[in-house]
This record gives sequence, C-alpha cells and structure tokens, in this order.
Amino acid sequence: MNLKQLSEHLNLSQTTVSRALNGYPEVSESTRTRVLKAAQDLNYRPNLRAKGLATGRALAIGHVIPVSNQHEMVNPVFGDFIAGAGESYARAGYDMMLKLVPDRDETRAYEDIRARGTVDGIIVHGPVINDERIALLSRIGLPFVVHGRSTDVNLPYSWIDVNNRGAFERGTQFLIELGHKRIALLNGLEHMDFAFRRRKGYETALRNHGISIDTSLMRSEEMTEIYGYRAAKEMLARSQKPTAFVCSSIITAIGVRRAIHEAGLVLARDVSIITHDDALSYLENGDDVPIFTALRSSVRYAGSEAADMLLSLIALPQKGPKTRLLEADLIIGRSTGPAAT
Amino acid sequence: MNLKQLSEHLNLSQTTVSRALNGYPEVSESTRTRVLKAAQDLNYRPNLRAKGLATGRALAIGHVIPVSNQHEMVNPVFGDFIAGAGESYARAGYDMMLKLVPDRDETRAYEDIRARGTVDGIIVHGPVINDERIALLSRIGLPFVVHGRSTDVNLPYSWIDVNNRGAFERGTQFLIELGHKRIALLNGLEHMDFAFRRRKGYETALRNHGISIDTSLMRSEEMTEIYGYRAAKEMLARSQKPTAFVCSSIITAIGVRRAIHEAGLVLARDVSIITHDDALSYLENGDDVPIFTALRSSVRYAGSEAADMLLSLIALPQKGPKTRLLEADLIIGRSTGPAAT
DNA sequence: AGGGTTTTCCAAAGCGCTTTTATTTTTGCC
DNA sequence: GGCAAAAATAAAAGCGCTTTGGAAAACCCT
Repeated sequence: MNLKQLSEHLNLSQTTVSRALNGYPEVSESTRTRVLKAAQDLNYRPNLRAKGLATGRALAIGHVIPVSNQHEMVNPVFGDFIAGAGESYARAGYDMMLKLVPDRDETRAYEDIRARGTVDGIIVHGPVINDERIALLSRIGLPFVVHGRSTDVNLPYSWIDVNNRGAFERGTQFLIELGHKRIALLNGLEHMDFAFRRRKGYETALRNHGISIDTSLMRSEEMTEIYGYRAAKEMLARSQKPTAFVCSSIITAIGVRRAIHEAGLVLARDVSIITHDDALSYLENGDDVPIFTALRSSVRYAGSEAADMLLSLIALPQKGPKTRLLEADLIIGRSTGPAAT
Repeated sequence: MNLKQLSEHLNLSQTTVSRALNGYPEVSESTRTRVLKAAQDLNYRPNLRAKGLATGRALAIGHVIPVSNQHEMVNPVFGDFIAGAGESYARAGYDMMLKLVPDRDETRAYEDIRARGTVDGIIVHGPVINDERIALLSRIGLPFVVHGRSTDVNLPYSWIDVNNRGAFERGTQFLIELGHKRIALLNGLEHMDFAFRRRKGYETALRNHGISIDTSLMRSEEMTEIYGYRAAKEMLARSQKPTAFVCSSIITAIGVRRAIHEAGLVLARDVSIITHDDALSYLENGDDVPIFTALRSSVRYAGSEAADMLLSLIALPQKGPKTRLLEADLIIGRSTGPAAT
C-alpha cells in the first residue's frame, strides 16, 4: 500500500492525501478525516526512504562509536545511554542508527555519513582530549551533540557532560576528610576527556589539602574488573599501602573489592573505596544502603537528554550550540570509613 | 556532489557513471577507471536514500530490542552483541538500525518497520517462550534471524543460539561430580527462552543423578548483582544451606560472591559457584586462571555470526532458514571445589 | 565493402514521496 | 445572480539514484 494506491482508493490526488496526512491546512476537515480513516483501515505507512528523499530529512540520528583497534572493549555504559536516547527518538518518531567506526578512518567515516544522507544528526561518543571530530563535524555541517566534552577544543559546540572534575574533587575530598592520606586513583584511559578531568579533580583535592601527588598510586586503564583487581592487589602488597581507592567505574571497584578480600582486609574498615557510578540498570549499587560510596550520575538520563538536545538543535539550528553540565550525586555507602590509623 | 554533477563533469551520462561505479560489465575498462578516479577525487558518495528507493534495498539491518515496561533493564550482553554484529555490517557496507520497542505494541512496531522500508532484515533479540514475533515476521515477510530460539514455536525460522540446556546440564553435573547435592540455581527470567532452557538443563542433571529438585533453591529474576547477593544471602542463612550455586550471569555471580564473603564463608572451599559467562569485554573472567568456573560462550561472536547469517539470508532467501547452535566451553576457575562435608 | 555482432554509451522511466504551481469548486458579498 | 476572493483539489516537477530499451560505435566476418 503506497500513496498512489491510497489516493486512487479515495478518488483523490496524491497531493491531497499527502497533505491531509501531514496536517497541512489546505485541505478540508471532512476529507482529512476521510483520508486518515482510510489510511488507518488500510494500514498505510509512508515509505521513509521516499519521504526522506523528497524532504531531505532522514528522520534518523546516528550514534558513532569509535572502536579503537587496541582496545576492543565495548563501553558498558553504552547500552544504558542508548536506552535513554532511544526513548527520546521513539517519542519523536526518529530512528537510531549505530555506526561502529575504527578510529583510524574516522574522518572518512563522518564524511561518508554526511554524504550517504541516512541521518539528520549524530551523537558523538567517547570524546578524547582535543578531539578532532568536533572541528570536522562543524566543518561538514552535520548537527551533532557530544556526550562529554573535549579539553583544548575551542570551537563552540553542543555537549552534555557530567561534572567529572567536580565529582572527583568532591569524592577525593570526602576521603581526605575521613582522614585518608594515601589515596589511589584507578582511572579510565586518560586520553579520554572524562578520565582526564577526573584526574584533575582528584589532584585538585589532594593539592587543596596539602597532600602530595604520588604517581605510583595512580593508574589509567580500560575500566575492567581485572584491572581494578590487579592494580589494587599490587598496591595493597606494599608496605606503605593506600588506605583508599578512587575508582572510575563500579566494575573496577568490584575488582578492587575482590583484591581487598583476598588480602584478608575488610572493606571500609581497612580500606575504603569510592567510585563513580553510572547508575547502570544491571549494576545497581545496592538497594537502600548503597554497596559503594559513589558519585552517581545516570548515564541513561544523559542519553535521553542528549537526544532531546540534538533533536531540538536539528529543528532550530540557530538556537545552538547548547551545553548542559550534569552534577553527580555523592551517595554514602558501605565502602568508606575513617582511615585506619 | 551527486551523480548528475559527476556525470556532467565527466561528460558521460548518469547511466554510464552509475554502471561504472557499481561494477556492471557494459562499460569499458578505460571509462570505468576514469569514472572511479573522478569519483575518488571529487569525493563522490551515492545518496543511500535515493539508492534505496531505486533498488528497493535499504542497506540496513534493524535490531529490535524489546523494552518491557516492568523491567527497565538494558541487557548488558547487548553491547557486545552489537559490537560483533557491527563488524559484519561494516564489512558488508550495511548500516545498523536500533529500535527500542515497548513490548505492548510490538506487532505494530514490526509492521511499521516493514512498511517504512528502512531495513532489509532484522535481528530479533530476547526471544521468549512461544514468541509470537516469529509468526508475525514470517507472515509479513521480513527476513530475520533470532538471537536465541523460542520453545513451542513450530514454524521454521533462522536462529543462532548457545546450547543453554546442554551447558547448564554439564555445569550442574560438574558440581555434582564434585560431591555437591544442594545446588542452587539463580536463573534469569524464565519466560525468556534461554533461561527456560537453562533450568531444563539444570533439572536434567539433578534428575540423572537422583537428586530431587528443590524449588526453594531455585530463583528466576533479572540478572543483576543485587539479585545474586540477596538470593545467596537468604539461602546461606538457612541451616541446610546450599553448597553450590549455578548462576546465569557473571554479574549475578559477583553478587553471590559478595554474599559468601559477607557470611564469612570462603569461595570454592565452603561454597562453589559456576556461572554462565558471555565473555563480555568489560567483565573478563580473570586472566590465566579464571575467577569463576564458567560456561563460556562469546556473545560478541554470536553477534557477528548472526549478522552474517542474516546478510546471506537476504542475499539468497531460498537458502534459508538457517540455524546454528553454539556450544559453551566449560572452563575451570577458582570458584569451585569439592563439596564441604 | 557490407551485413551482422558485440561493445559502449545514453535517454527516459520509475522508485514513493513532497511541494510548487495551476485549476476547479465553494463561499461571501452587494 | 454575478463576481471576486477563498478554499479545495489536482497536475506535474523534483529528490538522487537504478535500470530498461534503444541507439551509436566498434569490431568481425565473408
């Protein structure tokens, strides 16, 4: 069932039917209801490809996931972000396109996306420091919203981000106020902008309290469980072991917890953990009492907001760029306590 | 830069240029190279919408994720599956569309997808027992591959699945052979087909060894950490506590481990855990020595294979339906030991 | 050289929709 | 009742590509 058939069935022109369907005013109410009813009854749905070709809009948003060759990891945060964004798209009648792009031919990939015309805008994931994609996208004129920010990029662009620096400063300070002095940081990969900012926050808190920065207590890796485990195991074997860990992800924190147990130590009493918590649906941080003291910020919410932002940007480009800084909540759980003396 | 402009630039007709670009034989080698070179130089890329409209193919695959209203969870497995599939699509020049569909209006959604014409086929996620989507999709004639199977559906259809039943039978038997008798099952939601099959496998093993099935040791919930923790905590508080747990997910297993620690018990010595392991990139099950004894099956590989299967099905529909049963590997880790006497 | 093939290229139609422009019908007013 | 204006509908062009049905050019025989 296509427009032509529908219009023949109704004894109307395609024009009139199209207008009736799309809510244009130059069609009488009586025919409009008649058309709507027929469309409903005959189960008519416009072909989006044709519609897109005619209107120049694709009614789809692209999500570009950089896939680095060294790090095959799929960011676990991704599923929840997409879920949030998906809700927004569904409401707006937009489709979501996913594109995994090996980071070596990113430039090509974005130009490709632009030329293929399958999306009206894109969400940029995983920005790094001085991310060149931002300049590229501005240049080729494809609307976009960055999930995160990019330090050292001075162009104006739209983004939504958590206050990573503030959160980690606050979390570290929380530990310091509990009397901790040797505080380890198990960060994500620090060429990633979020991780870079988290380190800055951590360092700021230490500096503010006159604690010297000890690089032997700092790690930067992909945020897996095994990473947390190994790093903590190694650090806890030292004579001058850290009394607290700041983790970039609950998954890493779980690894740290494993190492703590294995070393015969007790969480919160002997060693504290504070972690960032993306509020992932399958990794709920406890129930009433959180397992981990955490800096919580729902990545699902961020996804939904990012999508809404992009959609409004596409509708009214002149209103951009837009930015939005979300604050993480510090929630006290059972993984922190006063520093062991 | 579109076809028309390119052809004018080359002083050729659109026909010839199109044919040269798409590898049709009725064009001389010399003009072909000339066209290819110009396309390259001028950075020409065909508009996919137009191409799709003309050919009737969308060059895109849809992934439909059912979003139940009660369970807001995003399956953590999803990211890795998508990553695997994405690789296959990238190779074939296909795009990937994601669609989150609330399960109440699924029928509508699939018809919609069909009519909108934005995809050439779909991957069905999260099949339940007697999944009605299979009949629906067969009826509307949209090529599809199910990730998993659906018990009680008798139509022929294409699927790729892990031998869940076999895996859980084997895992349970492994525990029995270690002397365990009170073996708990922390399963996923059992209206989901995979979970149903896992229970069958578990029950078969018990039955084969004359162990009676104790429903008080069986749970069926969404596979979160907190679920594993709560269930294990409750069961370990009994006088007749289980000596081993069979878990449907590493995440749940982590929750069980937490409960074991908290109860002052020692993993593998006092209580054993065996778990299914989807080989998620961010939840690696240890390194040389696996943390958990597990039934491992890479969901990423499944994603890639599912995508390839669907693509070949689209190319040659008469070759279908295809099916593929993957076997899970039993890997021995540090979470199992002989039953405490 | 001339007729038949084969090769190479092209004009035009068509994919299903929107939108511009044109035409017909209805309405409002004196 | 008649005319202009407004409302309703229609015809046709266009979005960027593929593909059908020819036509022109090149090639191959005898």
